[in-house]
Amino acid sequence: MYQLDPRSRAPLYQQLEEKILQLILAGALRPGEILPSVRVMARELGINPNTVAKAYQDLEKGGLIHSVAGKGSFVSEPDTLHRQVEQSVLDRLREALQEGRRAGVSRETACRLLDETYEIAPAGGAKEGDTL
Amino acid sequence: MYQLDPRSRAPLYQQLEEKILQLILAGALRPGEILPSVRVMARELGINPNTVAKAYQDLEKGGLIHSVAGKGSFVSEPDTLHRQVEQSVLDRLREALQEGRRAGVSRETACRLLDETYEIAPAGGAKEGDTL
DNA sequence: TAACTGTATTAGCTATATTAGTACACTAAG
DNA sequence: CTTAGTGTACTAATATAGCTAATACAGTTA
Repeated sequence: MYQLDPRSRAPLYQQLEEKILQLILAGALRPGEILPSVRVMARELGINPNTVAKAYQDLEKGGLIHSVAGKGSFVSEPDTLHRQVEQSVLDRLREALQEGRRAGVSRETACRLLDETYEIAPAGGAKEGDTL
Repeated sequence: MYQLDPRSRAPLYQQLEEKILQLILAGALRPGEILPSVRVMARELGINPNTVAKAYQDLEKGGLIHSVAGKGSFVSEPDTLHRQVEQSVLDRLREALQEGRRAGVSRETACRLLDETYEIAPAGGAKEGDTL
């Protein structure tokens, strides 16, 4: 189920993060489900448990999973997932808007940009109700 | 006029970039004005000419100055400055908007964010006509 | 106690970033 | 054309940061 690409430029822990993220998005890993322990996962991948732990810690910072010492690592609930993702995206958007305003971008220009974003491709890939 | 901080964590070329940027923003370096040559600047700072060259090249990528082999490096005209800055900011804003849309941020939410940015502090620091 | 969980600390290796040495190419003036 | 200035490209040495692993520690469950 889990396998990494040794000849990839990306570091191992990053590849693993991407793998798990995709599994969560695809629904193969369901909210509340427990992940393989860092040692089991490490043995399966042929890498060091610490490398797996780093991937888990990064995912935890992103709010996609949460870990408890002695128990294991679990996929977060959908509410938490969605809130986390939207929150981080909103923060970045707010920051970009404020920086633009400081740099002299007029409100009209910003509005036009927003219109372009939401009109040029009205029925894009992600829908409103999507978990992510 | 130019002096770097040896005990700073930031690399020399970055410190120099910041220094020159500040001088341009403050008006101490005027558009069209020629900068010290990489060798003169390097001697004044006690560093290698290539390090100065790297700083100049970075500033050129940002559109703040332009260099010509055999002639020298010159501060860009205000129009170019403003266009460059606004362009980079707009790129970031567009990217943030598109990412937000992909993540499920509704048009209404984005509009509300825009309103907050331009209404909560209507008479902020930077004005429309500012060079930067 | 025993066998599992995640975490912290440390060290070695690798890759990247930073700086410098040197040679090249272009411009202007004599 | 020569000369003295300019920025640039290439290479190498060094410093810094990133990645992975080895090991020890701490919490949980039966």
